[in-house]
Amino acid sequence: MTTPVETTDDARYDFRAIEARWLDVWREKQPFRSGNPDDARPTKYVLDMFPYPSGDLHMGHAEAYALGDVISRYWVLKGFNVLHPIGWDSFGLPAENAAIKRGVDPAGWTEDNIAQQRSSMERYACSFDWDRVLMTHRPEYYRWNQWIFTRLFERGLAYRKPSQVNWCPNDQTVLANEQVVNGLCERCDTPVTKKKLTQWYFKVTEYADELLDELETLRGSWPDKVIAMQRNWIGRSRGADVTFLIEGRDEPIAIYTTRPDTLYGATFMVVAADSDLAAELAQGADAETQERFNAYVDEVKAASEIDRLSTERPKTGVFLQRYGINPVNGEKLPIWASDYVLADYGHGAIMAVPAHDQRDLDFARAMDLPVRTVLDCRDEDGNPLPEPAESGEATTGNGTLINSGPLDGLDKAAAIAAVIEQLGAADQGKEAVNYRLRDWLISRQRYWGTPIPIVHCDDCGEVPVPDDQLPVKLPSTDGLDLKPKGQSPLAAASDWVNTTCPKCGKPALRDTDTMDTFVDSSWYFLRYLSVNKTDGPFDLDEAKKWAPIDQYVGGVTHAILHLLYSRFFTKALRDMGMIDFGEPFSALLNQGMVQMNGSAMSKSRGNLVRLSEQLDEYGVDSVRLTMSFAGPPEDDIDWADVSPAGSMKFLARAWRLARDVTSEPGVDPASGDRDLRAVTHRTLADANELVESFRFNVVVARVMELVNATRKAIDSGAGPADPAVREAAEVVAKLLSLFAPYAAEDMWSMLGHTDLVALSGLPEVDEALLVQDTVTAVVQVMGKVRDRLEVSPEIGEDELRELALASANVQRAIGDATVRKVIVRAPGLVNIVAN
RNA sequence: GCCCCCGUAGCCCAACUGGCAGAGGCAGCCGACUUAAAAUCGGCCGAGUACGGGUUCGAAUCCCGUCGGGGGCACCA
Repeated sequence: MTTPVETTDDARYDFRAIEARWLDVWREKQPFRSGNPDDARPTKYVLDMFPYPSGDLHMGHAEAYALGDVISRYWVLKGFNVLHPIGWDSFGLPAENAAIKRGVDPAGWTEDNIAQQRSSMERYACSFDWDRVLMTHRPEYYRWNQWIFTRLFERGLAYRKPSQVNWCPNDQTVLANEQVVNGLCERCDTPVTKKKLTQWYFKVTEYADELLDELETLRGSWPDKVIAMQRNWIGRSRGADVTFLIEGRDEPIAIYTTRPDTLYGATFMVVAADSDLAAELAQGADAETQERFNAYVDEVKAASEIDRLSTERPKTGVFLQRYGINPVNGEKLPIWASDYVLADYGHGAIMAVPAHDQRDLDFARAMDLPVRTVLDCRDEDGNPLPEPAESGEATTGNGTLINSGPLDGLDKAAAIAAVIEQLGAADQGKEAVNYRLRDWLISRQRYWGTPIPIVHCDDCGEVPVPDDQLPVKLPSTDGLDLKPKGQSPLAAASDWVNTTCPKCGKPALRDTDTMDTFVDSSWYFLRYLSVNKTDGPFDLDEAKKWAPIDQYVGGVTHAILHLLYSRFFTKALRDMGMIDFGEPFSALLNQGMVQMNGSAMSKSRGNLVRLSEQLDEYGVDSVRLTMSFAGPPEDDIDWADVSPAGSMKFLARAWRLARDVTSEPGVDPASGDRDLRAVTHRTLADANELVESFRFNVVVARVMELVNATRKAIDSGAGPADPAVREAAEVVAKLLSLFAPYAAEDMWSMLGHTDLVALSGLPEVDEALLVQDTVTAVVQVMGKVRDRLEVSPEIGEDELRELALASANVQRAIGDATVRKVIVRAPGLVNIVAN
């Protein structure tokens, strides 16, 4: 293969030469530093979600950082001091797995990848402030994870409890509920099982109401979809706790229901098979029942999450030979154990109202239990719905209470109020709220994470490591077996584990678990404010100056976990008096994903588009421009549908404008070609609004129009010396600097400027140039266009009506018909109704 | 099963939120330049807005239904 001889014609757009030139200049000038205390510009905080350093940057990163950069560079261009930092979410399993597989040091592996990503980001022209870099695996960072953990512990927001946890048999570690997807481990797709362990939790539920209610303050600034997902995840429900006496048990048990109005329809009770309560009730039963119960529980535990989640799974359970007493009517209700009731929601026990709950009805039919209808439910036409016992369809809506003693005749809402009142008076129940949200399990039995700063002392219990002894650094991997084995690898580092109690000085043991890496990312946005601070996690004055984040940019994959945890941390830190706001991200933009031929790019499918190859072939600017131009930012991009080659052609075309301009910098554009000036200023005006509403693809299209108009002016209009041509070319360079920073700088310099276009500011829009001399008024007859009139934009309704009716074309269209009505929308439209 | 979003030229996408369906690009075609090609420049072609109803002077836009695509939740009592 031969390479054609490169002509040394420097009048051609050569992206390689341009990249080399400007990368050096930017390295030297560092134009996006935000930390100068004397900087008088107003501030903005624009944040891209930080990457995990699993290798070099890929197409997904390229899209995210291209879009984040448009926003950040826009505000810089508008004259703001923009804090646009980057860092690395550098704790986590891939480093550890690489260490296990290839025997490399996780720290070394991580730092190598970070160096590579950083270099790629610089090449990619990301407008980051390189003075503010953070990496979560560094002790200078995770020290403050430990510090915050300690503060949460002091406030009772970090606690340890034994419970059935999600267990990944492959990774040999626990998973948060959020990390279990369809019963599979989010990372390795292994079916998740349950295991009983004592683990650390953060008490997210303490903030459940606030996390839910304050979502409303984000409406309009966050995607509706994300708000809905968070709302769903928190899953607040309102109902009542009702206490049932249990035969042969001193303590009554409480159940939670959202339908206390159907209390008279309860025909049995169900307790979660894997709950302590079920075990205890079974113990009070005869030997045969106990045996059946134990067998059932074993069966339930053996079933994988996938089986459990199967919707069509028939109901199973065991009658415990025990009875509860319905508080409203004294009826004896048999108590069953089943896995369709969850141990960790509500009280792990329910009253079953089969007539009005589908799950209870399915169970009742499977076990041949009675069904009692207590609601008269009707369809839209007022006809009674079929009896649930016969139809198999529970009636779960509104209705009129029947068979319910004092509640008879009431509707659902009134009955709920009445029954809560009645229960309260008898001390048998009260209103209650429940959440789908569970506390956040943060313990991980892995090496590559933040050690939990707790010492276990026989005498003093759980003792936090004092602040002045932080960080608790990870021990060296030397001699440690990192392979997953159900216990943290740290447990084997005996020199490290064995310590003394900070309180009493006796021998004690360190906690050997490490924190979920979502802890790292729950507050990193605050650490950027003062990455080198050694006497606190972040500087409180800097937080006042910059936070909360004005614009957060990242993938929708983090719509629940990361955002929810960050919101929790922010509220907790606020309550510690460290910050004065409760929501970290004032606005959120979710970019889509990059696909290839309709499916996600993956190594296994072999349809991977390599970023480095795209950059080599088309250049950074073309790839970035393609990302912005492909469509709305939140839509997925199919790389097969877009054209980086087309982007390159356009950039060359734009670049040549600067080459062709012959006027000197600083000429007054006022004397220039008015038509071109009008296009320039219209583009400018639109660009502001379009960027701020994230319609980057439309901005690019507008710039293309401006380039076309300028080309035309140069070749067959005002000519290359016209001041309006310079003005247009300069605006092209400025606007293009958001999308194609290299080409834009090169244009700016060709246009005779010595400063950076990225910092050159945007000219004021000249409103006078936006007003048109005439506009086209469309005249419709019965909705069909019959004539077009050139009229003044200030034309009045009456005048326009007269003009329209006077038109010959219009009169012909009306013909013999009678004009019934004339709708005038000056200056653009007239519609004549005639028949 | 429940909830949410989306269907506009061959393709990616615009359309001032109810007012001329087309801004931009990709692909295609024609022409200019060239010995030829590439590059460049100029031009052309192209849907009546998934489908069916409704509201309105007027609907891609609002309402109802159907079909198709995408996403979220899924025994949470």
